[in-house]
Amino acid sequence: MLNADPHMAMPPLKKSSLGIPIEEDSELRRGPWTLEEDTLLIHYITRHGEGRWNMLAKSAGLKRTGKSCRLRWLNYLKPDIKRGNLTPQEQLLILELHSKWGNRWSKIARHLPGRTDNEIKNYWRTRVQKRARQVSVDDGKGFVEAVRCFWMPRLLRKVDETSSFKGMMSSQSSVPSELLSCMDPSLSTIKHSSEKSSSVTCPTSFANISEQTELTSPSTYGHSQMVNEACNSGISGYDMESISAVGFYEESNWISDEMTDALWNIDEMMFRELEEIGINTII
DNA sequence: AACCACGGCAACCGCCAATAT
DNA sequence: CATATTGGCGGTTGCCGTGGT
Repeated sequence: MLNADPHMAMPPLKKSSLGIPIEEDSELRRGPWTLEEDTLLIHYITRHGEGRWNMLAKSAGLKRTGKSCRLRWLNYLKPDIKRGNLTPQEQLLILELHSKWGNRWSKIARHLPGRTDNEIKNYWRTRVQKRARQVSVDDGKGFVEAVRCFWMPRLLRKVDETSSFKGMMSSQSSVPSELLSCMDPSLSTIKHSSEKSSSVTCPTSFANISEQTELTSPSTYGHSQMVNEACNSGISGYDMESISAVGFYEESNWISDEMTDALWNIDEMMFRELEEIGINTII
């Protein structure tokens, strides 16, 4: 445990090569930021801009390291930071991009406007990776395939189902067709399609799961293909900004807070379903 | 009501590359 | 060219809220 009391957090005194405590470092604060510190940082950056973080920290009168200031600004205070749960679309994008790039969080974050690498990393570790450990998929590659062939089609279908449900309950329409077509050109026909894409290469076990649960993979294929194309072309055609999904939520309000919460727990639902159909889990 | 276990997430750490001196 | 500084990244830690007993 680093700090018994984070509000009085002080680092252990650094020592010179002779073992003499360096006095000035003892003034550096650590731990949670206070409102006052946040205000100082925001005001300073508003007036003078970002960069030269060590100098910035001193000039702003903050008893923090430059690194700490930078982190606080980029991960929390910056005006365009989005708070709250990741949307299903964002979750899908993370799954896809991670399957391509691995733990390149900052690279992934660049394609989710308003989301930080830290947030995405936390999502992956607390939500996705936890499931990878629980579902008996030993190697990472197997898990990626599980995500691609089982998890993502479910996520896509749940997006559609849940929005249809909301439509029934509130007389609003289902997921807007424009959004669906942006997200996945084949999703709008998923309920009627029994055709399986030959382009998806799933391990037999997960292909079987899809069959058992009457899932088809065209939607996944369409999504994956889209991401592939986007990646190959510098992804400009497929980030959340370009498909305007985020803005669409805010403007059309087709997805409520409660619904977002429900969707946020989709991985929980899918995990239970995995158990129900006999996939080994460790709990 | 009290205690405990767990999950989420903000913040820190160490390393490395780029840039400045 | 060598060294120092800065910025960026991924991994890890530990506080705190919440739900279960």
